[in-house]
Amino acid sequence: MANIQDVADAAGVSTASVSRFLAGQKVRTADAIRAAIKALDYTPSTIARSLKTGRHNAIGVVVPDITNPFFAGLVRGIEDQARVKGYDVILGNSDESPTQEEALVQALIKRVDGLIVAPIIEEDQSILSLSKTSVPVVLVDRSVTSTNYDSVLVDNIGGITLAVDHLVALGHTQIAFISGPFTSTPGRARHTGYVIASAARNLDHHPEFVIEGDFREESGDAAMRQLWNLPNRPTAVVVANNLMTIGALKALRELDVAVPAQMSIVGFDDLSFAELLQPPLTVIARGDNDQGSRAATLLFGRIQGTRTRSGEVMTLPVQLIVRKSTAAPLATTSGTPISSATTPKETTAL
Amino acid sequence: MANIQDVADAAGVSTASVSRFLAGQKVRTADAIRAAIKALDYTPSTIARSLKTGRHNAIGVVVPDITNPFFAGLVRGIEDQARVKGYDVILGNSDESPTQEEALVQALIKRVDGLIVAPIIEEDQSILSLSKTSVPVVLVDRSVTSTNYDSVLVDNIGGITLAVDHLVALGHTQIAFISGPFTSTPGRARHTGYVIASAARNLDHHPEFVIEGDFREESGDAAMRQLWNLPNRPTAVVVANNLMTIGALKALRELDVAVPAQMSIVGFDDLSFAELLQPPLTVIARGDNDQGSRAATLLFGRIQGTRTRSGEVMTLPVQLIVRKSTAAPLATTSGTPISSATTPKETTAL
DNA sequence: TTGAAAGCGCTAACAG
DNA sequence: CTGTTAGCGCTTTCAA
Repeated sequence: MANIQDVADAAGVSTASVSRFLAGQKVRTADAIRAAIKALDYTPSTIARSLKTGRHNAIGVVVPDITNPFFAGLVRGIEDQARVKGYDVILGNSDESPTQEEALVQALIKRVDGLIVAPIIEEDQSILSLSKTSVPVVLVDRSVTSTNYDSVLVDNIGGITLAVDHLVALGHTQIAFISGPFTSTPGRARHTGYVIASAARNLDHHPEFVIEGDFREESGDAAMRQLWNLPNRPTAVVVANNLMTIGALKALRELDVAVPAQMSIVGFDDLSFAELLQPPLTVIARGDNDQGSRAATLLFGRIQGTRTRSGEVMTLPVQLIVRKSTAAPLATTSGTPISSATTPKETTAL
Repeated sequence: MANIQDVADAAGVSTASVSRFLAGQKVRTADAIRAAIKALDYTPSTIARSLKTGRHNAIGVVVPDITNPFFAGLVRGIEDQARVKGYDVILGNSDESPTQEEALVQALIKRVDGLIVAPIIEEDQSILSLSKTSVPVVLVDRSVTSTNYDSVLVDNIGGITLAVDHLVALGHTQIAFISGPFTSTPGRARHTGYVIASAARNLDHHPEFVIEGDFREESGDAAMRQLWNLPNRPTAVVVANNLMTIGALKALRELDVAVPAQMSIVGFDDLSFAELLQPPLTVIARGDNDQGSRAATLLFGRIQGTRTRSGEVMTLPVQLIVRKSTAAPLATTSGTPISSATTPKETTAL
């Protein structure tokens, strides 16, 4: 591979001139340099450039799992912005593990100009320690217990409130909640939304109606089974993310329970195929791609020095999309006192 | 940030010793160096290291769209392998555009040790030109017209044959095919599979039964409508990828056609939620994650010099998963001659 | 085993 | 506008 010296020699100029030419500055010998570059098929070494300038032209993105459609959309939004700015994106999957996240962040921090991460837990040491470095960081979807970070979140509480209100309007009073980990922002915030909305609607408090999952499909499945096996089971459930919703739906199907007749369900995060599900899924939707591009915009603002102070937090709106997985509860299901329903026939016969 | 010189000074040794210590070689002053590193919180600059060694510890991955669940799974498989080997992965979305792919490849080639790409078209200039560089490349899912590349593909022809045979066994004779672009490997190969399998089963040849889509959801939707509007419409359709299948399903729903009663459908590529669709989708499945990790393994074999010759092509098996979107055709639908169906009433009245 | 020193390819003063 | 030159931080001969 030809280097800048070769080009300089071929063009009969100094390396400095070639460098200037490359930077778009005016040079008298532009034509000769251009010719030499073409003749030698020269492309500058990004590595050498980075070593000299300290810039990498790359950003890092750390998400729990690219396989989750939400994060795929998010990453796509980021990627598109990055390409426009001429930056590469280095992807890392933390797999919902703080340890793995820490390792990724430590590895990436040395080869990127900025980092976008969806931190697993709010007490995230690896993220918190990032404030000591000079690399700009923006948090997305999830936050940490510090106000110093730029972050783009969604209105979790408002979203869950929308879901609960919708269910209440339908006549439900027994509403369960399959939560994400309380240690994460969306886990905690959505649960808070459930608690607040339930209280606002004067729903009875059933501690057994909230089950803490881990945002993965299997935990949604398990939680749904647990809910269904309750002696006093709920008539509706709101699920804190897309993967757990799929798990819950699978459980419901295997359990042979009719949705929404026997159980209404609303999920968090829309899916491209939500309307094709059986039944079409009622969801709280947000723009994944949009959330990604906003995060990227925030990050590039800091990288390019347009914005010097961090700590800006954007909270994006969400929207309830009503489809067919929610309906009024069966008349018999809940209103009736438990005692009468469970009293043996013999007793009434006396 | 402390550099190697600082550490050397603090430990009272030369930079060479620190470098050797870092490389895991035996050094007398190991303890002092270790202490200095810890005291200064030193981490070596990957950039400087790269400039010196020519290695980047990163691989590039170029796929059409990370938002497609198949590619998300593929990338995940690659990522996991890469992390184990200590490599970062730089992601690029070509968006089914050869131009964009070319730009990505050109940009990545300079900062990675190897490249995994799913080329948009088989006559791919940007990929073909890669053979001149020294960077190892492995092709995945899609190939190019050259035998010199390592590639991991799937048994496209076998998969489509499985689908057609399944449909024929059910009693279908009017089977349509929504294809991907003929310029791409899976587009061409799956179409070939359709042609071969149809011929083997002595199915009538209906040129209007194959529609060339672009692998995206919208084109599946459009193709399905086109098929449905045919005067002599098919009773079953096989769709060449997951996104187009979703599109076709949406069209069918809007058209109010009952699946599988009025139209049987089998998709290529399984989806985590395929069984939750209405109806649960019959598909040709393959291991996306597995395909990714195999590609990664092939690539690292070349990067680390274990394998010196390229040109190895792996063809992974596929599997038919029968669910509920396929059934026997309605008795009336096809057997009847077209003439009788389309002949105006007036004519018969004469 | 160790240190001195060269140099990977580039950019950015600096001096002209 | 141009060339000379000094590094960016590291690895790796080469000699000791």
